Amino acid sequence: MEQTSMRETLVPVLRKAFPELNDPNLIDDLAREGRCMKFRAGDVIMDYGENIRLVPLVLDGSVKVMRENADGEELFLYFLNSGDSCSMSFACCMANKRSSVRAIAEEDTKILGVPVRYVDEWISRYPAWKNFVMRSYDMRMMELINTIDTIAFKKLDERLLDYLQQKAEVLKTREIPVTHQQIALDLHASREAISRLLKQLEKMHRVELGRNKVTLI
DNA sequence: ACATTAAGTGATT
DNA sequence: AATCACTTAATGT
Repeated sequence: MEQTSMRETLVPVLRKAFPELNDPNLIDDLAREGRCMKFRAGDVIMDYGENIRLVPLVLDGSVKVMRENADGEELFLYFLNSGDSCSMSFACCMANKRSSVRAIAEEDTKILGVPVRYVDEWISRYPAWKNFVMRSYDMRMMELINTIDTIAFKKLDERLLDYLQQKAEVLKTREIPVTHQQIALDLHASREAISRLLKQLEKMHRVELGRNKVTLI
């Protein structure tokens, strides 16, 4: 992680990624109090049990959010894209809880970290900020329900396709750089099962397979 | 050329 | 669908 202070470039980036935060005073405050952070692909942004002092606004790139069970097995929950925030962190920081998820940079990612105390303060000061917080809560809640449906009711082949499509979306490419093993870990399945399902999808001309690569058709 | 890692496959539970 | 045992293929040194 690396801190940067490039206020001049920050404001337009902020405007572009979060057009709904259109109050000039709010943008000033965000640019002044927010910490701009850069992560390389694969960096752990937030880990289980860490105290949350900053609420992340994703400026650029994307973030994979994972949940871990008692046995240390991981499960993919959802992606955050630029323009998203993590409502888990809103909830956590308000209640002063520790993180119950792990966030990993899916690609090189820039994040604006807003110190917790301002999150609260700005809710009463800026309607645009309040709406933003409310809306990202709502969005994340819907997405989580969707994730639960997927895990509870969908078969592994559907989950696999969902996963690939989401991954293609956040990386903005049909050529997804990923190993079967990594997919298996994310979906909490065996590597062989993933390989076989991918093989089926290939026969159905839904994907093309390569080493360290899956291409959606 | 050799070692390592990723992927494919059949059998078993 | 998981696990095992094994093969084959791709890639790095």
